[in-house]
Amino acid sequence: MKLTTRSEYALLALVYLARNQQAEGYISIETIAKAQGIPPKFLEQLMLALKRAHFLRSTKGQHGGYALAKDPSEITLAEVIRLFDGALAPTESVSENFYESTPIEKEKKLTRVFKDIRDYVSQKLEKTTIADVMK
Amino acid sequence: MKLTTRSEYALLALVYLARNQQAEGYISIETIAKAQGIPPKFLEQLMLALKRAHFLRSTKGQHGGYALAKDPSEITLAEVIRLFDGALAPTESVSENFYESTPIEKEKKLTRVFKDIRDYVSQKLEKTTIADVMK
DNA sequence: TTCGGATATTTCCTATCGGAAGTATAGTGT
DNA sequence: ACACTATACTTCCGATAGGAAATATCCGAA
Repeated sequence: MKLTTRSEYALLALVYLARNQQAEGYISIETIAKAQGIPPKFLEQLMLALKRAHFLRSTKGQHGGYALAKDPSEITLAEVIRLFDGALAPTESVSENFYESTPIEKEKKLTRVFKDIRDYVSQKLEKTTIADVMK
Repeated sequence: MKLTTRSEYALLALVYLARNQQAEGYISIETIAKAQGIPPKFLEQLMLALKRAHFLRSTKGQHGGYALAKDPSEITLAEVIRLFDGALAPTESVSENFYESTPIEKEKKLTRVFKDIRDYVSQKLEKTTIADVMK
């Protein structure tokens, strides 16, 4: 799992929205970008992807912007990272869902180590939600 | 369902890869872009998204490029369109998975029409695969 | 007042840039 | 013949440009 800045920015934006969600209020990219220090045009792409994946809803125009489409407790870190960075496993030969052969497979003990890591990482990311990190 | 050129380009690229798969090992963005008339730098973004979603695999460097990660018969049009354009339903109030209230709901007969459309579209896109359209 | 149009605002979409990182091949010196 | 280096190639990543589409607000005319 290689955490790109894409994922980091996306998580930051979601946390910001979770913290500042008011009833039916939308928050603009500009506001989030300024608050979290994210290049606004880059963030725009990430927000659109998050919207397509149904984590966010939006409206255009004045007073437009983005809001969470579900409760912060229903958005896991795993989902977000998978969306932007692909698989969670450190290498494909230990991936549960997307197995492919890689060199380390020749050493079973080595493979075991990375499987343990995969299990820990995925369990941790799967059970931690935006709600857990917003306070 | 608003079919953007993103989705169209992505489908074109997948069909091209399906047609030319065992011939060459990996096929470059440049080759696909030229063959299908797609702006190469734009296609690059789409290919990366398709890779992250595990429809493609890739290698870098000389003789590098992209190849299908699964059989063409296992890639439905629905999956690809959802990835790039979000929900399939023509409007959210008739969406099975992502319901949200919209104005037409007030007229039940109207709603019925769009639900019928949704059913037909999703059934059609869900059961048509890249393999079906590659010949 | 009330309607309609102009204006401002913000998402949404297509497209491109520049460079880092990884991979294969060619060339060079011993 | 072999090791090492340079080079060419291609994905991968962060970032930005420009304009269309949608929405809210403001202002002037009747």
